[in-house]
Amino acid sequence: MKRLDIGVLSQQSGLPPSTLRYYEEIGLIRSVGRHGLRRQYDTPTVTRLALIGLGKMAGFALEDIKALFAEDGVPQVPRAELHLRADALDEQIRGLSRLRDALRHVAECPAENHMDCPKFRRLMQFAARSSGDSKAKRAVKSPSVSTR
Amino acid sequence: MKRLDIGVLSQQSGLPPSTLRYYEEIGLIRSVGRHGLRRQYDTPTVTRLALIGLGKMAGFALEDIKALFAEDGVPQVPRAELHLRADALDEQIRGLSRLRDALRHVAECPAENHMDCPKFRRLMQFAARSSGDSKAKRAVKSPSVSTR
DNA sequence: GCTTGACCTAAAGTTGACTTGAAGTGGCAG
DNA sequence: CTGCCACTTCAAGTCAACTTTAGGTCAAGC
Repeated sequence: MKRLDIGVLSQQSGLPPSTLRYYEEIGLIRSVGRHGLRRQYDTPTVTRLALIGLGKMAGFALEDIKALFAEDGVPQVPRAELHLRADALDEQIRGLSRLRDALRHVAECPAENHMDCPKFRRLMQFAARSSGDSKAKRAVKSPSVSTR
Repeated sequence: MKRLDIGVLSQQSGLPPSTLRYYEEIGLIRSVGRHGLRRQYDTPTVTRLALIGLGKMAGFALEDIKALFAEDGVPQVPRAELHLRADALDEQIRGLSRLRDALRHVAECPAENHMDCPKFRRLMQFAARSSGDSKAKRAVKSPSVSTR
């Protein structure tokens, strides 16, 4: 089986080697050997990292992701909880859709103050409904658009 | 206009007072006065907090959110960037949808090892496509489902 | 055979987003 | 008028997720 050494994996995944080492340290990925000192990974690790990326996007902590996508394919997590997570994702997707609409609206709407615009107020009405719940934990990456 | 003191706002928003004070400190919300020592907020702040919650879900940093939903309705951020952000959100929503599908699938699929299941592999194929890009920054809250 | 450059380890540092602790204040119920 | 208790400030602490630093290693190309 083909092996990628850490530099190549870094290229393919877009993650710096330090992150890959970190992920390995916390048991999120595993190397299959060394070439000299260099860690080597197998090709499924690329997929695994993509998966981890998605999990992060969804706001899962790395620990949670570790549990969700266990070493082998066998899920460590009971069906019921997976469904809960999926439902939570649906919730989140709805929220994000509203936020997206709000953003688009703000970009277009000519009203002086957005709170004066009935359309915007309606968007925010819904927003308010949806996000008054769920306990906070930690934060994901920003959508790479950041101007800083 | 009706005023909520911090305890009430905390109740309504689901955020602890310490967080509200913190948000005020960094200029994300504003109090309209005091009742004795107690901070008082106006009712739109509830909406504002909902909005902030959505922004966080989307992976925006508090600083970014501050810029996006400026004090008054006037957007600090140029139209073009708002559209970029909205597009990024669309991207993210697509990713999350795939993750949700994958989760649901994992919860249902009877295959021993998920990588053996063609349906799952297809889902992951797409996943791999979508999340190999975009530079990471920071992490959001987890969907409140966390078992810890 | 020597240099080079990308890797290695271990430990410490950074950042964002809060939370906690200690010491104090003030409105209101009894 | 006296407590109580939820608030106050300010500083320090915590936590996740990395990144950086310092000092070392080694396969490959010249």
